[in-house]
Amino acid sequence: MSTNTELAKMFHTMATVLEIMGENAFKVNANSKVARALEDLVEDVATIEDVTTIPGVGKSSAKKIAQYIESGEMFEYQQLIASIPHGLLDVMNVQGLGPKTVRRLWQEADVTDIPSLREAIENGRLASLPRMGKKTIENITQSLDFLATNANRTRLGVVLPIAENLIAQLKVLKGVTNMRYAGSLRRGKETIGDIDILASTDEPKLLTDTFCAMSDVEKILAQGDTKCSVRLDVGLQVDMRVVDVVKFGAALLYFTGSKEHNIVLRERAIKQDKKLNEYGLDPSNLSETEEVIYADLGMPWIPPEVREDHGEFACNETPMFITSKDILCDLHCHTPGSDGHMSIEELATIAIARGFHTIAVTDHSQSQGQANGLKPDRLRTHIDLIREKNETISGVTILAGSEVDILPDGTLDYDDELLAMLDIVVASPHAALQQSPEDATKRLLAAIEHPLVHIIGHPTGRIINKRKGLEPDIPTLVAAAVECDTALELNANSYRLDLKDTHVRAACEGGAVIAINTDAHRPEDFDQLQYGILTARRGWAEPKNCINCLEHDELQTWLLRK
DNA sequence: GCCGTTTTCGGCCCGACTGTTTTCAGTCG
Repeated sequence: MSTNTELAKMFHTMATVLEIMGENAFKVNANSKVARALEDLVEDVATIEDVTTIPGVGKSSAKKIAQYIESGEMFEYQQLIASIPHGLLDVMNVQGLGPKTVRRLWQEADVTDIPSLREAIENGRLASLPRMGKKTIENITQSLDFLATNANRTRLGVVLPIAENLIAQLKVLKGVTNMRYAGSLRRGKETIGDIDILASTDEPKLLTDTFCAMSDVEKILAQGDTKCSVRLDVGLQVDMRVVDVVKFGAALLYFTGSKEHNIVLRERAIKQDKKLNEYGLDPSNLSETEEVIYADLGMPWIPPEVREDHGEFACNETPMFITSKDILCDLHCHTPGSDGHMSIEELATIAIARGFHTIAVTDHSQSQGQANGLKPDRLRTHIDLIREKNETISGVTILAGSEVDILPDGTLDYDDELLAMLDIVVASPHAALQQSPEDATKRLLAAIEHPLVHIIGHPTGRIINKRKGLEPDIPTLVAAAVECDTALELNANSYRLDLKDTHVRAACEGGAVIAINTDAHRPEDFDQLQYGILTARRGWAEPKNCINCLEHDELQTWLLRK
């Protein structure tokens, strides 16, 4: 785990402990804020001279960070975690239990962790506490059962289709005038906690009743006039809010978040003697669209993907981030030459249908035995086949490429003579993904600096919720990528999204170019492009930052420079 | 604990729903 991640976890933990101890809520929040800042920090925090330059990090936190970097320990952290049973941190994850209740459970019912909480429920100790009725205990029990089986946030690629399907079913109901998803889904985060749906309707009861009665609803968590929450059988929570159509914009803004973005917006409103909530911006009484609210606060409309209070408030105009329409080619695709399931003809047909001017065939190299990687002889034959198809198929340029393995020591899986025969070389790490950050940085640097490599494919090799992948020093890679004019891939597959959002931003700000590719093995994989686009937008990427936005001849020129 | 387009001290976002209560605290987003 990187120092940043370790420290972020510690600050999160300190915030939770302080909360349970009943500390000042602002102090709690300050610790959470530091944790968040560290999570999103791309540079190694140890390399930053003055950490108080990071927004949210003040003198006190800086001292703790410095102490940890120097000694590997943090006095205050150790003191805090020693002050409560460690298992209480898990109890805080039970839905419906907050700091006040957890403290009471601990001090009045000897609850110290999840097992002792279950035990206290079973032997009736919990029921003897004041304000612990039958219903509350039933809810805690169900939350415990849920927690035991569903710990992770769900991948964007799973949640988005579910949300679209729900909306398609509910939007056609009588009286519904408006319906959209909001929350972290609209912001395009790589994982989603729950689905937020916002609706306007003349028949609110019909909508909420239908929603709660849908066949994939497993449990109704709350059902009021304007708000209801359910849990789907797949384990996802869906919150629906019904709002007046003339207040839809204010509600959309509010429920899209992030919380941190909203807080800054409300603070701005207060400074201008205004008041912003989910019903509108007073006293101007603006609420119909997000745009008018931002405008009244003296700001341009901010795309949802960057509403994280990470610099978007400095924008003087709406940034023109990349969209799917800007993507003119896919430079990383597979065929049965290795482990793909589309012929070259099929690839070409799909590329033409999507309006691409170019598609690259980049099958795996020889080390990828399990993926039917091409031995040098087979690659030569494969290149001939691709060239032949490129001659006979019109309407799209088909590039002969390879996704060549970056071996653990940074060398490539084919010799230079063979690589030089290719139109495009995507070099990716596939094995030895647990090496040290130092080794990973060296390995990837070698590939970036290789004169025949155009793109570094999925640079960290992470699999969301499954595999951490490499932890190279991103600023170092970005600097080298700029120097060598090598593109860093944002692999659009929703399992990967690698580079991730903060890395994309570091790349773009550092002047490196990115490539957004689907790594398609099957026809439907091309639909994953949308997740890559959302992630790129979260990384503030504009078309000028991305080689997939180059016109045909510009791309050829860029490729031939290597 | 952090921060400053009135502030280095005095603030720090705001409303809905639930459950257990006779008027509201706690949790969530």
